[in-house]
Amino acid sequence: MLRSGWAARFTHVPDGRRQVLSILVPGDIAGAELVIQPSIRVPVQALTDISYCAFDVADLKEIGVEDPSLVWSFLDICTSGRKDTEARLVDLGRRNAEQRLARFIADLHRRLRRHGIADESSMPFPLRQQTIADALGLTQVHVSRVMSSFRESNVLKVIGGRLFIKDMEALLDIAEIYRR
Amino acid sequence: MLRSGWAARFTHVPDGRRQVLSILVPGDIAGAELVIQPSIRVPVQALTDISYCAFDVADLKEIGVEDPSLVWSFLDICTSGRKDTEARLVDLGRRNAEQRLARFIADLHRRLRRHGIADESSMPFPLRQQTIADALGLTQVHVSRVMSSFRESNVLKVIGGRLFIKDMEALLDIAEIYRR
DNA sequence: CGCGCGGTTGAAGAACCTCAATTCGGGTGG
DNA sequence: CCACCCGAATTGAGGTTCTTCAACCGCGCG
Repeated sequence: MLRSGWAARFTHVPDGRRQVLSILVPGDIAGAELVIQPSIRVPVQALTDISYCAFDVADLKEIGVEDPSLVWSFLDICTSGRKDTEARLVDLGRRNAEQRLARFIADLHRRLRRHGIADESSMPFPLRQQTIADALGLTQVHVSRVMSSFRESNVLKVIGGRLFIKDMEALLDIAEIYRR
Repeated sequence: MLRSGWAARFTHVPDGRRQVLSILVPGDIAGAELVIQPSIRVPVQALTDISYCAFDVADLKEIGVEDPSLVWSFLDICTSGRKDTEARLVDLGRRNAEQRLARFIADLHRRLRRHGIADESSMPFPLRQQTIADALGLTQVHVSRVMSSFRESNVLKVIGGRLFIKDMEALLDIAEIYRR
């Protein structure tokens, strides 16, 4: 479990490009599948300096015997992880670059706020454009262009490793995220 | 759990288009998340006549108390489901239409063979091109074109609701699936 | 026979990519 | 303190992939 810093789970395709499966921020769990299968399926790369805490799978299984509710918690984590992945699948399948980027940023902001790492309209942002591109199924060049368009239309800007949302309304609008 | 026939799990996007999250064939489980959350998150649509068997979640939880290994089985199902979803994410993010379609068909063939529904080089194929398009993040028109190109290059053909793989080597090659 | 659904085909355009040159910014050594 | 350097971001031009729109075909069914 990541305690501080950012990381990315990713896979390679034969031509050498990467697909980032998920960005990990503090509180997120890497390699939950280790609870079931003893092999690491997906490489995890630290994107900043990080600190984390590791668990011994054997211990967890033992605790699971004493307290079955823990296992149900695992199930919960796992299903919500799948839910996130499926949401990303919809993004890659049916949304254009602008929407993908807006949703990506809105999602990160929501998750960071939940942990008190972001404030209402800004957050730390250590991601390279290449990493974002690998997450959204785009090229770094195109991410740059969309970022520029967001900057020019005063939706958001990135300065010195920090992202400022200047027009949350517009961002959520592009992202097609509707609050009630 | 689907016993016979085909189904699809999908979501809508605001503009009315769909994204198919997964195709279900006999042996697959729809709505595994119900074990955790009482609400249905993802609609499931039958694509053919189907038969299935339903489970009572309350019963399952009860059994889970008596036999904790059942809960671990759920975890297994859930992680492998996520693994599949992430594989599709890589397809949509980093592969072109030809590769996506080849991998889609190769995957279906593998799963159907596992259940004895397909033979070595052919399988039932009740899917509309629109459904395939919704699964692969393409348009029906483009699926038609890629299918035609496969037909013309003698990789596969579809006749009367059945798909025939005429050149498995070529199919797996396009799909970048390497057996050893 | 006609109707409707699914698939095919063509032409034109949009979205995104590739290649390549240039700029920016932060860190390092003189 | 400044000049340089390197990785990352920006910008431009041109190309490819996929989409959109629309017409047409084929086939099963009432």
